[in-house]
Amino acid sequence: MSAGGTARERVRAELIREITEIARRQLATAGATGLSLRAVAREMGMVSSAIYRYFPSRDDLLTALIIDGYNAVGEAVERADAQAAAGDFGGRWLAVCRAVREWALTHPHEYALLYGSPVPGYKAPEDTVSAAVRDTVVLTRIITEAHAAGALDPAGPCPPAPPSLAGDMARARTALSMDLPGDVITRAFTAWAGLYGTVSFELFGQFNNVIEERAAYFDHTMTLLGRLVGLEP
Amino acid sequence: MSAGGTARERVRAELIREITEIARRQLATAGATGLSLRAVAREMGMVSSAIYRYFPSRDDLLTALIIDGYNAVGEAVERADAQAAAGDFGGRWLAVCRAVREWALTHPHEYALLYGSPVPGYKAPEDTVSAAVRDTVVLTRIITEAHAAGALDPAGPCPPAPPSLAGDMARARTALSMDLPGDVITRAFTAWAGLYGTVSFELFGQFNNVIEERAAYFDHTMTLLGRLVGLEP
DNA sequence: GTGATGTCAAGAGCGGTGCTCTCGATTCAG
DNA sequence: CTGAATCGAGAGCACCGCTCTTGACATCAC
Repeated sequence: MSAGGTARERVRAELIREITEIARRQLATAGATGLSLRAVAREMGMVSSAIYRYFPSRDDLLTALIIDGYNAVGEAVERADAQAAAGDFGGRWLAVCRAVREWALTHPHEYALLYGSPVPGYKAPEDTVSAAVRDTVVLTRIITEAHAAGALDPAGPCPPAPPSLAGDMARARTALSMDLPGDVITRAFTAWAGLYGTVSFELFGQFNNVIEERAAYFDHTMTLLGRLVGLEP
Repeated sequence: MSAGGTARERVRAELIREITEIARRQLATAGATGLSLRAVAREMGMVSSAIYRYFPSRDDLLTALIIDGYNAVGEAVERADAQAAAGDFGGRWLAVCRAVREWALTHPHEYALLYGSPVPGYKAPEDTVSAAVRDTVVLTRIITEAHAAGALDPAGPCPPAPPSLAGDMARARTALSMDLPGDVITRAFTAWAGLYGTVSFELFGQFNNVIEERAAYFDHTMTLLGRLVGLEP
């Protein structure tokens, strides 16, 4: 779609791309709160009101950044999974976890925009959800394939999921098209929350003065969580 | 310290208390970003510049709110632990987890202030750390007592912590005065991050359209994480 | 080619923010 | 009782998101 449309449409698309790029850079220095349309306009040599021709409001610009962010982390996760040996399910899990952490460390403010405190007054439109699940799709695919290959060996006896969760499990099964027993799904969710909880703790400062060997600790924790699901390291 | 000092000092202390209370209320409606000194002053029938007599900057007011928040969640955790049967370590763990979730659900914006995205441009002073560890002190005490009582039975064989983490483990051992093997400490950290990761996911919207039975799911996940450490349900 | 149409940058303006400074009034300590 | 410290009030600075209007420009149909 590079040379599509009239000249006006092309320059418009290019300007939108440039605006989001500058906004992303400002996100990295001032945070989501400090994102300022006026500042973006100033950096582009534009007058502030002109920005509103391209993004009707600050929230629309935020939405564009959020969708871009989800797609970026989703792409990183997909790439990491594709590069690992298909049969090494534990290795794929760890590779995906590392990809999430890596992306978060290199794009801390974008990560905070996606997984941190919700931006006050901002309501995420429906457009964001389809991009938001790209990483979980990869995660569930790994576990589903491991389960199908009989390589899933949960450590020790664990309490079964309560029956009240059956509805949620069924919905997740169809939404992510995974053929897994409920107990495995809840463990996968636990590992999923543990992954992002660990990344958030590291990024948001909870590990300060506590854990210094961040990479080694992360690998170890993710291995523990993988074992919880039944993935061999 | 209620009737201490001169009349001026007493009215000053009362005003500071009132400012933080109003600020906390505004935090609950507008978020940390929307916290406005002018709005606080307006609600107090004061002129905006007068606030600066009591809090030299917006960051100082934020610091006060953060310290209050850490103390509030710490108190809730301590109370929950004290009310559980001392010998039921799994029950104490679950009670503490529930207390954290409960407090987070009733004070979502304060929780976001503590465990969400860092406020841009805000640098937490050293005063906050002593209040910030009250919950982890309780968590480690439960696990330490369970370990001392021989009630810790980690499920299945897990990979040992890599030697590079020995330094971090030693520092944590002395800082939190817990007498635990390194493997147990790393598992406790994993459960700790899993606890807050789950609460953050629920509060920050990642569970929307995914998990509806929040309380049941939370209990189950926390039980799984407790089992990971070796706590029986 | 020319006129209608749509798009654009620019500017002024509104109400809001954190923060600083000054100026009287009040209150406290010596 | 007096000098010093503290206080509320107000004006002001630079910034913010956002709206509205105006005039210039490119595009397209006829």
